[in-house]
Amino acid sequence: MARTIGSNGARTAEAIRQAGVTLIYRHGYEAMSLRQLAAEVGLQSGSLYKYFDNKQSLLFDIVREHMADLLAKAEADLAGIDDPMARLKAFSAFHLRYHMQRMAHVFIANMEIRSLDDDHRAMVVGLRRRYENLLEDTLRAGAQAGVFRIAEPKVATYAIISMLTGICMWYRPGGRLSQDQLVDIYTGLVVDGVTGPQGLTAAAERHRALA
Amino acid sequence: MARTIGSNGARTAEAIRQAGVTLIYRHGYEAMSLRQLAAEVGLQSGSLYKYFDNKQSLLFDIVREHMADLLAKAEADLAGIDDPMARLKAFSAFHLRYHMQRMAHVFIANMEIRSLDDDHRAMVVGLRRRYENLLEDTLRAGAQAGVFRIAEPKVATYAIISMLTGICMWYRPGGRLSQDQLVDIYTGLVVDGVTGPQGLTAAAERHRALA
DNA sequence: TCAGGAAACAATCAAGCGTTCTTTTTTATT
DNA sequence: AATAAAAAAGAACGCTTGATTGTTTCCTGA
Repeated sequence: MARTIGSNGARTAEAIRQAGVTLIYRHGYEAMSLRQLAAEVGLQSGSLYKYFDNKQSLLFDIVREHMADLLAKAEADLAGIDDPMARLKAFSAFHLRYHMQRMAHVFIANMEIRSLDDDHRAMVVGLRRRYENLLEDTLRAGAQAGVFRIAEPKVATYAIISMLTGICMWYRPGGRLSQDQLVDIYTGLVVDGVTGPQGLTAAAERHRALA
Repeated sequence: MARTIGSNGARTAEAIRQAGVTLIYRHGYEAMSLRQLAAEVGLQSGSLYKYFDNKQSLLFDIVREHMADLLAKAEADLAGIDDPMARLKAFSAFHLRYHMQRMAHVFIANMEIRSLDDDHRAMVVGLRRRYENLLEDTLRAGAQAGVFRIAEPKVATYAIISMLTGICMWYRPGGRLSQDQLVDIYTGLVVDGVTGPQGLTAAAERHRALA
């Protein structure tokens, strides 16, 4: 046999992509063999090369597409929100929801960066930097307005993102807490962490009074 | 040639362990070949089997020893500290310092858990759970005393540990900020996050008044 | 001093890897 | 109905991998 009945290029390409995400998530990129991937899709390993140039480019496609999607959706979600506190909450909520819904993609993008060769890695890191800047800029703006008290916006950015991203280390759908509840809890931790023990500072009170 | 001059079993074993940590940190467990490891130590690949049963047990040894060390040192550090706030700060400081000093070990223990087979993984996860409980118990005690305002101690535990552990994703020795400064910044975020916007609650005030 | 154990080499194995190439079958176009 | 293009099979490739074995050399303690 050769071409199987009902076969379709676009459908197969999507199946390969999905199976790739699942297998890399479960076993890691290095540990996933192309024969394993092919079997998952119902193909011979050689046939995969109609859909990507090599194993590396499959990983890159998956990671880059995910990062681009994450960045685009975040920018769309924050568009039009100017108030730093509102932006912070929106970012936190978006990040959490996205990570709960696409755990496998997120996990791969975070874990397998080192498996990318230099050029590809640089591209992905660039996208990640742009994403982080969405938060960092918000933190700086809030600090300047006196709404946040943050000694080191860069450090706070890394800290917050690490905390939020950590949710996909343990979250499982159907658990005791709903996604909404988790968003509330995490966002509360974030907001309290950046507003400090006294809540709004004097500068923020002034800023408020003017508004 | 066979046995090289000045060779010593204990020294070689330690060299293998160290090289293993370095290579797994850099390339990942699956991507590290035993020939690569042997070359790093100055051995033939076959000689490695005098020091471990197989590749898997090398990884397990590294991870388990790290987790046991982390847990023991943390327990020692917190021993004698009863006040929840003091314990929280001590835990945070310990965790950060440990992670800044042994980034490679930490990274491996977090990333390569999935490369362990089921029994080994279960053992490591058990140790991790015990470590997490150090923090969770502290959070619960503090919440009960009214010093912390925490809706979900379990979630807060995961969130805090993720945030703190995240430091080894970007920290590099010799950077702009010293370890002490970073400990201050991160611990501040943690403390503010668990005390809430109003600082101490009414219950905490009562608790304080009694002391 | 000289045996016995420790340490390492050297060669080898089967299995699996990513990849390429050719062939066959199905689908779409005219 | 004829033909071209698309989709996949299947065989083969050179290599590397983790693992094993037998042998040689060195070290050390009685």
